[in-house]
Amino acid sequence: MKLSTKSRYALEGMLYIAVYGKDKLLSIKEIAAGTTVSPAYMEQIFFTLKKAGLVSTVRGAKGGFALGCPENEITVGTILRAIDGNLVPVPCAASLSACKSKVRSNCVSRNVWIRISQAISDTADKQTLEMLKNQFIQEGEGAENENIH
Amino acid sequence: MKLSTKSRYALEGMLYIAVYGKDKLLSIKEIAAGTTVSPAYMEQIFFTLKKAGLVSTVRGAKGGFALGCPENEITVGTILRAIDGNLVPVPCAASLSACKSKVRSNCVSRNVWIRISQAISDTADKQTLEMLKNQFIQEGEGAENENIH
DNA sequence: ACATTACTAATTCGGTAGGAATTATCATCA
DNA sequence: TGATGATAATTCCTACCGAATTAGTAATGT
Repeated sequence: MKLSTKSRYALEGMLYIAVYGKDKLLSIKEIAAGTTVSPAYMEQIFFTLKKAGLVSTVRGAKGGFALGCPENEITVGTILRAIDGNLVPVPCAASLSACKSKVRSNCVSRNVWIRISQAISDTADKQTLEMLKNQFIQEGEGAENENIH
Repeated sequence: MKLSTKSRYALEGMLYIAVYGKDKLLSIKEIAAGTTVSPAYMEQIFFTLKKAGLVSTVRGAKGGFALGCPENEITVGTILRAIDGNLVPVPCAASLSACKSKVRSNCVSRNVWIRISQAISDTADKQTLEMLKNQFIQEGEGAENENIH
């Protein structure tokens, strides 16, 4: 079971904007610096997020990124799906047409994957950026350069 | 989000044994034929399952495989973990030591991954081979060479 | 400054191949 | 008959390979 780093970075970037980008645009450089991802890579990620409408951009000097929707409407699920396409760990669970199997017992297995997919989606969709932001604030800011868990 | 084919084949193989291997040993050849996976590949997978104690084996001519535990004690989760190591889609969620981040906001993200991992594990551990076998039987056997969903 | 494309190095995945160890079975022969 | 040995069937275990994907950089356009 594996989730791409892109997805992870995307969430971190979005969270960064939610926390620090309330009243100003944030440049890729800032966002990247705040998340220890290389600017070039983060830019690539944000381009995808932009296409999905999850962030809005302003071009040119003093330009930058802001959230594209209210933060209580952006869930972890939408972010992950924007990057990875879907949250389904097994193609055959995504759609009937992806399941070419001629072995009947596979349909039982398929139900297993569907249940798991459902659990993933449910959990991911239940968490909004707003919630995460609040968790972040609540846990106290500062302590930037330490490894806290 | 991606799950390896090995995991999927492992589940299918195990289900096959649960259904058809009640009172006899099944050879890799049979299992592979029943699941449309190449014998060589399936053998590799079952070698791993064997090491994990999920199947028991008899070597030599007339040898073969059987379940290594009662089918109501084998869950989808144990099978997947036996093959893929763990069910955690993000390394940092697996253990504290895997999380090297110095950025505090990552700890909030980390909680997201932990919740998702938990959801996956819960769903996977809730389903036993016995349950799947019953689903298989209940849905009616036969109709082997058709694509049913 | 953002937008977009191209490139690449490394890793992982999916799968194959092959040989060694182990056992059942059956033919052979004293 | 009963021991013996060949052989066929089967698991065990490692090594390997090609293709795809990933993670990330670079360069270029607007």
